[in-house]
Formats: sequence, structure tokens, C-alpha cells
Amino acid sequence: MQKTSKIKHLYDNNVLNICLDTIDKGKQALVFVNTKNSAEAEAERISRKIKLKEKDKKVLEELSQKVLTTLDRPTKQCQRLALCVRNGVAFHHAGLHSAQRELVEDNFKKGIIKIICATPTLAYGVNLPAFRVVVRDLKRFSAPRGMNWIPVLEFLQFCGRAGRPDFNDKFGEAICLSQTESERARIVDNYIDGEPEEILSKLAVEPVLRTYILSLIATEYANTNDELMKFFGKTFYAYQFKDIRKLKGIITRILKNLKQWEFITISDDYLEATLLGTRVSQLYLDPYTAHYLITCLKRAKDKMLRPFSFLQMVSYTLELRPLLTVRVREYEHTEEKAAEYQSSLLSLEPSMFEPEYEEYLKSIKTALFFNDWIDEKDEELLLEQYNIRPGETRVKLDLADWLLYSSEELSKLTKMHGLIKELAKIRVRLKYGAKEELLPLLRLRMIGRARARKMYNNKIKTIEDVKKADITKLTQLIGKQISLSIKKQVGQEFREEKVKVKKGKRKGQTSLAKYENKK
DNA sequence: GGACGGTGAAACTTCAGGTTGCCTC
DNA sequence: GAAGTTTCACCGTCC
Repeated sequence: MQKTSKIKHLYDNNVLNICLDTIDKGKQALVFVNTKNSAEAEAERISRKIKLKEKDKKVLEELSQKVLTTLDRPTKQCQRLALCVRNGVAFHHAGLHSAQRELVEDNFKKGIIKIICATPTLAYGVNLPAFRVVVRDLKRFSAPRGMNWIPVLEFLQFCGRAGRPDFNDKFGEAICLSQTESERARIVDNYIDGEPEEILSKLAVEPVLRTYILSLIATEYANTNDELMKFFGKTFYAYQFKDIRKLKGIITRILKNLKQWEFITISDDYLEATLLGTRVSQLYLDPYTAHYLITCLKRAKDKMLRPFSFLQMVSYTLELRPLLTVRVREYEHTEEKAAEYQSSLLSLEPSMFEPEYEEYLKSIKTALFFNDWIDEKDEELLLEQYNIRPGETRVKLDLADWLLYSSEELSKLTKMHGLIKELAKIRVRLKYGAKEELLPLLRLRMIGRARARKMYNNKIKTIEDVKKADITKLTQLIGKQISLSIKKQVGQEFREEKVKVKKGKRKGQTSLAKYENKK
């Protein structure tokens, strides 16, 4: 199977050379790198050197415009992607806005985009085969020990993307790059001739185990210690480790916690979930988190409540991690904010000298980010100020929503009805990224933060105002179809042809020119 | 003489990703 | 640990 082919050495960058060669052959390539920044930078480097065929130019130009106008106001990331796409290159990672991710994936499948530089997201979630796969980085940074070789399993996952049988590729090529001869030997040994790692059971990880145990009890699948052990005895974990005694020890401790937190009762070895415990299990919450949330909510009555109180509460859960990192130059500012909100916070502040303090500060920063979002700050500002990309923003917002919903449910069951309204309000604000004053308008379909803001600033502030508003004026603000739709929603029907549309200037087209010149 | 832009080296920063819940009048 | 980004000094050009 040994087969070698020469690739023209045009530039000092081998990834670039391989990609140019791939395009020459009329094929496509995926480049896997180890960070989001690298994906963007590599894509940029390649896109600068590509010579496009005339026929591709127009399609790519259009696609580039689409990428640029995905958000109301393009972020730096949007501009960067748009510039790359214009040359048939894209980057792909979890920070991308989902609409842009789709654009990239679809247009790669269509063959319009030739090269994608990506982080591992692409190898797992989506099925995007290419003739060539270039694995640029085989090392990745991971917490305490610095740079480590990636698992063989992951490497195989990358290579699995090579070759497109649907497109009559008889074979695909996966290419690794090495800097030195010894590195080359290591790659061949480890990855090409090496064995993939064993798959390990994660059951013994406590949050997982806690969640399962409560769920087994709540669904009445297991109601005694013996039944629990019987169940876990049949799991992959038990098969793999055969260390049932250790598992038993952990289970005993977890049962004690669950009882103490009032999620289960134990009488004569009979385990039964309480109403609260059942709900916790239905919500898929880690019981530890559920207990933390309840404890926080109980403190609410003695605190000066603000949205920030709840935002920080959910930010400080395991579920929301990894949190936003507090950079050295932000340290002081974050501490100041922590002090400023002190009287509103529902979680307990760890001592400055505990290692946990770092996480606590991160939770403050994460809550500040949420707070800015519900203060109608746009994605560009969030990217600049918090270094959080649109795609990551969505994930965090989703998680926060789930935890706030759970908090609502827990409030109901623990008779803290006063908090429910507040929590519900924050959830809507979080969903839309809007200030409280927009809430009445956001209840309308087709109305998000941008349109609601426009209407509000033009003195249409409530449903009553919408009813009273002149349809022509409304049309000018938010367009004809949407005006008709919301009028209908408040119980007024208009005949479409009766609505006059004043020809006015539309929102100016966003252009790449500004950004390009800066480069 | 000053504004501006380009360049390159040094200093500084940051580092992959993912599943869960509930429908809301 | 290494890649990428930011910062800053330096230089040339133009008005």
C-alpha cells in the first residue's frame, strides 16, 4: 500500500502546499488543528494564496456576503470567515454561529468551499468527507501537564473523514506533518502502526453515578441496596474494573448524601425518592447541583435580589463549566464587581486563599457576561470584552436557561413561590438578550430583541401600543409581512393590498471593504 | 514637520468539545 | 509548550 506522491514546495508552509496541490487536483481537503485560533489563522493563510477560477468567484462572493450578514452586526469572527470564504476557504469550530456553521458545511458538501480548517468538532458531529485530511497538530494543550499527544482514537476519527466514495474517490489520503525525524518515527509508531486506546467506563465519575442512582430509585427500578448493586454489577464499569467493593463504598456515600438532601428516604433498607428527588431526576440535574440551587434559593429572602443574583448562582454550577477565564488584567475589575454585588449574591464566597476562589471569580465574570447580554449588548462587544464567540454564547445561554428552569421547578416544590416570577422573567430576557422593558413586546411571534427595540424606541412599548399603532408606520419600522403578522396576533386583520409601503432606504449593506483595508 | 502605513521583533495570551428540560397562555 | 495576537519601535513616504 506504499505510495508516495510529490507535492510542489511553493511556500514555507506545508499545510498550505498540500492544500494548493489538492485544489490543483480539483479536490477538497480538511485540515485539523488544535485550537480555534489556529483554525482561523491557518484558514486565513491559505485563503490569501488561493487563485480562484473565474466561475467560482461569483458564487463565493455571494456566500461570503451571507456569512457576513448572519448577525445584525458582524463580529470580527464573521468578517474573518467572510474574507476566507470569498476565496473558497473556511474555518470550523464550536465558536461559530450555528447558521454560519451550516453554511460552511453545506457549501463544502456542494464543493464550493474547497478547504476547511477545523478543530475536532468537525470529526465528531458532522459527516463531511474530503479527498484529503491533513492532521496538522497531533499535540494539544490540556490542563495541568501542558502539551500532550492526542489519543489514537481521535486521530483515527480524523482520518476517517478521508475519501468520498459518493464522489467516486477510489481512496482518500490522510496526511500527518512532522518537524523532525524522531517525531516522524513517533507518529508512525504511535498513530499509524499503533493500537487505539481501550474505552473506559465513566460510570465511577461521581456526578454521573449520583444522577443514575437517584434516577434508578425515582423510577422504582431499584429500591434496595441489593437491587442497586445488582444493577451496577451488570454494567460495563463492573465488567471492566471488577472492583465492586470500591463501587459499593461510593454508592453508600452517595445514598447518604441523597438522604441528607431530602431527595430520598430510607426506611428498613427501602429506598424511595421524595417528590423533590423525583423532579430532580426528571430534570436530569446532578443531585449535587440541585441541592446547591435549593440552598441558594433559600438565601434569597435575606438578599437584595437582582438578575445578577440568579445569573451568578447558575454560573457557579459544575454544569456551566468551563467558565470564562479571568485574565490577569481583568482580575482587579472582577474582584471589584464581586464586591459591588456582594449583598445580592446567593452563593457563598470562598476565602481568597482557597483554590476554589479562582472558580468563584470566573463565575462572577460569566455572570457579568450574561448580565451584559440581557442588557442588550451585541455579540461583537461580547467577543471583544469576554472573548466569547457567538457559538459559545449560545451553548452557555442554553445551559443557563436549563438551570434557571430547573430553579423555577425547585422553587415550586420547596414552597418559594415568590421567586418563580423573577426566574421566569430572567429566562425570557436571557433567551432574547433584552432589557426588562422589552418583555411585553417579546411575547409576539416574529419579534426578537432587534425589532422589539426598534418599536420601543418609536414609542410602541406595549401590546396596547401595538393595537393603536398605525400600520403604515409599523411597516416602515419592521416591514410589511411582520407588521401584518403582529397586528393579527393582537386581534386586528388588515388586507395586505391596503397597506402602503413607503419606499425608504433599507438597512445599509454590510461590506467587507472596511475590514480589508485594515489588514 | 507631522500624519500615516508597513514591518518585524519582542512581549503577552491562551489553549477541544457536549448531553440533558419543557412547550408557554 | 507552542501558536497566535498585540504592542511598540523604527523607517519610509506623502502632504
